Amino acid sequence: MKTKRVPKVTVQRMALYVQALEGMLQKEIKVVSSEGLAAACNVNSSQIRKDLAYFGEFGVRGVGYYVSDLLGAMRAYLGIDRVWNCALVGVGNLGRALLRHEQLAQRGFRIVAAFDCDPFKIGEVVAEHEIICTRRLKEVKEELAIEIGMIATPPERAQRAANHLIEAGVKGIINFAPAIVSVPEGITIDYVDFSHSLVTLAFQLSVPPED
Amino acid sequence: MKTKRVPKVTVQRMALYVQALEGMLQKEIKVVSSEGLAAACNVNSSQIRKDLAYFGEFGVRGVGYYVSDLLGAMRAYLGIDRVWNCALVGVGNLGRALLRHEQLAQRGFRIVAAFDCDPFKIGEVVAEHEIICTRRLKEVKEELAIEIGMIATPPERAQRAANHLIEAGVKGIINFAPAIVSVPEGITIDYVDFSHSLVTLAFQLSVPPED
DNA sequence: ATATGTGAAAGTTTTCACAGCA
DNA sequence: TGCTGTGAAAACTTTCACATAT
Repeated sequence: MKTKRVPKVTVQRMALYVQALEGMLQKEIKVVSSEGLAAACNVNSSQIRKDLAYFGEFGVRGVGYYVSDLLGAMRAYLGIDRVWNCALVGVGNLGRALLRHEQLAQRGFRIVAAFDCDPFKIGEVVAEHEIICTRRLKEVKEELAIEIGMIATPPERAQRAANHLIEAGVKGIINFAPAIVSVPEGITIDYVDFSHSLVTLAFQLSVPPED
Repeated sequence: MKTKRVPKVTVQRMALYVQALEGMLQKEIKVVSSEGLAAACNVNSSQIRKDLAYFGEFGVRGVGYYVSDLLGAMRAYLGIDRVWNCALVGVGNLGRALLRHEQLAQRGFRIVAAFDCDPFKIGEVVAEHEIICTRRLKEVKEELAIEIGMIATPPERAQRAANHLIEAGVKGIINFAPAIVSVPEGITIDYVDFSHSLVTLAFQLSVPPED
């Protein structure tokens, strides 16, 4: 096993592999080759072998990978073999969808508190969560052992939401708001921006298909 | 101007630049240097210059870029200087959030029809859209000149939704469902998967910070 | 004087090809 | 035999450094 920095692209693909392996586990497929997993993920098979090599040796030569073992090992290495308590900041349309999103909770990302700064929303109950004033973030963060913050505010309030989270001691943030947010060293922020993905798509559709 | 294939990472960053430039336009900043834009996007300045070079020469040496001109040029090159008619397939929690998402419409991605295969939902009106039976996709696609499909179904129905869209003649799809979907040559599909982003985040938080 | 545009260098990621092992 | 794990090659992306233009 190597101890080299794992590239971000590798981690992203790993999430894909986990998804594919979960499907195989459900279909009771016991063993899969790198070729088979590659086909399921639309990826090159040596890519998969290289990616896995960052974490260890999981395969059996001449055979392939035992689906269940590989899945377990990957979950452990990725840090998703446990529950992560998350705080949602911003309970608008998207925030409500996130609160009701079964998939997230199933995969161990549990939203345990929902915050908003709109006094008309505070106290309202959405999907069994009472909306809490953003000022109480720090206090609630300690009480519920929150580790991840999800920002789903309008863009102009995203930076403030991030500041609140960071001040409360949250180290990892995922930002759904279409805004660029600055964070100090040591804080990780990842972006999920729908319109960025749509721009990429629009561009691909606009460019004449090369032949 | 070069005529070389534009890398996907470049297009993704372009969406970021557009966002930053929009902010500058609003603040009435007239001119910006690659350095200035770089700072706003947390990117290297020569990266920006290289990215822009794929599309043309927009700057003035010794001065910088005229914000409004650059924004206009970028929008045109990216194909987002117009309206794209989109179809939503799957009106669950996420689908409803997308229908109500102002940002998307503002940026020219207009959801003009919402489909679902649940007979209890068909006919219901969400955000001024009457939910239509998925079987009518082809017919409605022609009528409303739909070019982009958005899949927001449960994962097990994502492939079927994609098939419907492709059969109707849609060439570009954005998939919000946590499922891998196969599409034939010539169809573009992009993924937006929250849990993938959360996995990346969980991994970064799990790995001891290197020093 | 200042900041772009771009070749060339450095760094990273992907793919190939095959040695090594069940 | 069949498939993994991995060095080496190819492809691609980022950064540097400076000639070039205003």
